[in-house]
Amino acid sequence: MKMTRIKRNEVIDEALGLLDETGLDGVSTRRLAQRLGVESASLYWHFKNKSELLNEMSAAVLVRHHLHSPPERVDDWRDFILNNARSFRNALLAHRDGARLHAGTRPTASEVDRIFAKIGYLVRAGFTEHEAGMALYATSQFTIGCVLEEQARLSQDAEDPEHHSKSEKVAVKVPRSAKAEAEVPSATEAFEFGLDLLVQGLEKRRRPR
Amino acid sequence: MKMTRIKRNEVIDEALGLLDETGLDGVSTRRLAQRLGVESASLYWHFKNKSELLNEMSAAVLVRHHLHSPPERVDDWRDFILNNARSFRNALLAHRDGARLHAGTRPTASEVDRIFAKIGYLVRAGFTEHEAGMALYATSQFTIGCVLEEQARLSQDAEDPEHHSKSEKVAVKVPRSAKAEAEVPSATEAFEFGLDLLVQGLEKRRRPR
DNA sequence: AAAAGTAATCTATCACTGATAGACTGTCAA
DNA sequence: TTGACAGTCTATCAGTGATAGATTACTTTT
Repeated sequence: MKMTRIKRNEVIDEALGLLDETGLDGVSTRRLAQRLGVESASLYWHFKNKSELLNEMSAAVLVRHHLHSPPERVDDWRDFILNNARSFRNALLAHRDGARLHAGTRPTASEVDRIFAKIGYLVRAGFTEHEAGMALYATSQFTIGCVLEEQARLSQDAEDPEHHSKSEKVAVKVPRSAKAEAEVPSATEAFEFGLDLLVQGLEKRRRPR
Repeated sequence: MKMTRIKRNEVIDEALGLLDETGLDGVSTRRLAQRLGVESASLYWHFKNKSELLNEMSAAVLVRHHLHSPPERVDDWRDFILNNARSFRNALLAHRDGARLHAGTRPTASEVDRIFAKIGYLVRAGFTEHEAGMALYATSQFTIGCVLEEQARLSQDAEDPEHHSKSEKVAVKVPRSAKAEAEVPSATEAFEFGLDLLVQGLEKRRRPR
């Protein structure tokens, strides 16, 4: 009898695959185990509980899609903020329910290190440490909020493929004016709009040295 | 034999009480039914499923804590944005896991109406319809992101009362400078900071009529 | 007052979840 | 050959959302 043996990494990869196919609520230890050719109890040798697995999935996503580092030139701080947030957003969008997966997760040690590096850069660019930390925090929370909403809409539309005219939350907030019927804002557009507001606000705070 | 009879409103109230005591994950149909002196199956006569109950809970919270309406004076648009976001935040904070409860919920019809009223006000204050909708969307998503994070920290600290020096996500992002040890930003401060950025950004966009 | 109808609860059960204890199976080192 | 141990298995637990169908209690009609 050949028992299939699994490695931590394989489990995480397979779990992300399952996530894409079934959504976060479909990621059960049993289904995951079945995909790996193993019994669900075996997973608990590798992970102390399910939440540890989810944490590692989330960390893996960030490490693969959000490796953004500060540039050299200090004048590029606006682009840095923008691209950092976009990269983060893309990471959350890389997998189904990525935002929900990420939310309520603690930053790993290496993530914290990367954050400190970014704070250092922004300080060099003319912000106080306080402002730098707050700026990163604000853009992060805004991004998570946006993607959470975007993916929630996707999930609900998937399981309820009817009311496509009603209740498209972003769209419904902007009533179609007589002429601009086509001007229904996409999630990306909404994200970029808010991001722009944040950067504009930061601009005013900055005291170039 | 006297069967206890329940009304929709009572169920929602009791569910919010249970939410505060046990957190969102503790809100099960069985526990809720027990509190009401009823069997869990009875809940399904009043609500088609659990998610309908959660939706109504969320709507009830908003209707009780977030009745914010636009002011008359058009010059007060900054205060309106600020206070609207603060009111929304307080609503989410009014119950344990309030942000998680709200996230992934569709706006009710009357909520949509209120949003339109707010858009109208901002248009009078000098924004395009597009800008007004986007501004409300951005502040909302930012607020949800903030409170989600804040309450996640609260929950985790509650069940894991140890590492109070390590991993306080907000605090850890701002390294204590030699002198200002006391300057650990609160969740409220971080929220107000981001909110200020958004309003500053809006200021630049506005074209007063 | 009796009967019929309907609103709301109950009992019983289903398929599924995360998790744990303890028996088993391999693999590698002494 | 014999241990040791890493890793999987079987079996089971308590808890979950949900549904079908019997039962109760109240309201309306006869």
